[in-house]
Amino acid sequence: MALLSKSCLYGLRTAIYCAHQSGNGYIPISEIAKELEIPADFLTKILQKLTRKKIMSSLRGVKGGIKLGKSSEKISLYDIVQAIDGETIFRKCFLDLEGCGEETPCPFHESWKSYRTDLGNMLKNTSLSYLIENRKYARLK
Amino acid sequence: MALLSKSCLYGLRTAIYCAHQSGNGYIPISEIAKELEIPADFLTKILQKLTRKKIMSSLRGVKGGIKLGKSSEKISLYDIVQAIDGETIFRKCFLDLEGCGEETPCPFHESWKSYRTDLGNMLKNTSLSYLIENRKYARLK
DNA sequence: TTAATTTCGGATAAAAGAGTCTTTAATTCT
DNA sequence: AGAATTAAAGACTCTTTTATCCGAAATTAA
Ligand code: SF4
Ligand code: SF4
Repeated sequence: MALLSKSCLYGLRTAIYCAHQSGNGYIPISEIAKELEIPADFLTKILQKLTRKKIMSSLRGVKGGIKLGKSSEKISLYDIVQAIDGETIFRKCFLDLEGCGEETPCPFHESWKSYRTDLGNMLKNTSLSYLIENRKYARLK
Repeated sequence: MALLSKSCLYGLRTAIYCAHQSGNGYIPISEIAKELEIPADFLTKILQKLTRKKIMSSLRGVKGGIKLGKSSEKISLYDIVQAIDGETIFRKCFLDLEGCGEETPCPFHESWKSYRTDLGNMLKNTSLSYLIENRKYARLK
C-alpha cells in the first residue's frame, strides 16, 4: 500500500515538470511521458482529470500539448492529489471501526485526526512554485 | 487510495477484537469473521502473516482457533501494520522523485520525513492494551 | 483543402488486490 | 482408533488499478 496511487504520483510529477519549464507554451504529453518515463497513453488519461479541474489546460493539434492551467503559485500539491485521488486520505479514519467518529471516538481518534489534518495542510501549503524555487536541492523529476 | 490495505484493516480489527476478549483461549477464526463481518477464508490467510511473526498464535483442531501471541501491552499497532503491509508507508517518500533522498532532498523532504516518522511513532506508541483500556470511548470492532 | 500532429474517448488487456473454494494436516473428543 | 473440528495451503475467481490500442475530433501548416 502506498499513500498515493500511481496515477496520482504521475500527475504530481507531470505538474512539477511543467512548472519547471520556463516557457508558457504547450508541451506534448508524449514528450513529458518520455522524459519522466511514464506510459504516454496512461498519462494522457490522468491529465484529463487535471484539465477538467482547470489545474492544467490542453490543446489538440500541431502546436498542442499540455501546460499549467494557472500560475504555479496558485497550484498546491493538495489540489493535484484531490483531483486525482480524491479526498479520502484527508477524511477517512485509518482504522475505520464500527460506530466510530466524533461522537464515539476511540482513544486514537484525536491524534489521528490531527495527523490527517497536518497532512492536508502540509500539501495545501506547498505550491508548485515553492518546489521549483527550491529546486536546487533535488532533481524534480 | 487508502493508507492501509484492506487486509491490514482486517488484521488490526481482529487483533483489537482478540485483545478485547477476556479469556486466554483460542477463538475460532470463523467466529471472529462472523462478528466483524470479514470473509472468513480471507481472514484466515491474513492472520497467517500475524502468526508467523508471533503476534498471534494459532491452534488447529477442535478447541483450536487464534489468540494473541503475547500480552496486549506488548503488541503495538505498528507491529501489526508492519507485519501485513510492510514498512513501505513508514519509509518511502510519497513523491518518489528521481534522484531523491537524504543527499539531494527536495524542499518537501524534511516536513515529509517528520510526518512519516510521526506516523510510525504514533502507531508504535499505541498498544492494543491501551486501546482496550480506553474502549468505553468507542465500539472497538 | 489536404496532410500532419496531438488530445480525447472508448474498448480492451495485463497486473495486483480481494475474496472463494477445496483439500490436507493437526488436534480434540468419544 | 475413528469422527468431528479447525487452521494451513494452494488453486481459482472477481474486482480494481494500471496500462495499451485505436479511431475520432481539433488544431496548425502548407
Ligand atoms: S474513533 Fe476516530 S480514530 Fe478511532 S477508529 Fe474511529 S474514526 Fe478512527
Ligand atoms: S527529496 Fe525527499 S520528500 Fe522530496 S521527493 Fe525526494 S524523498 Fe520525497
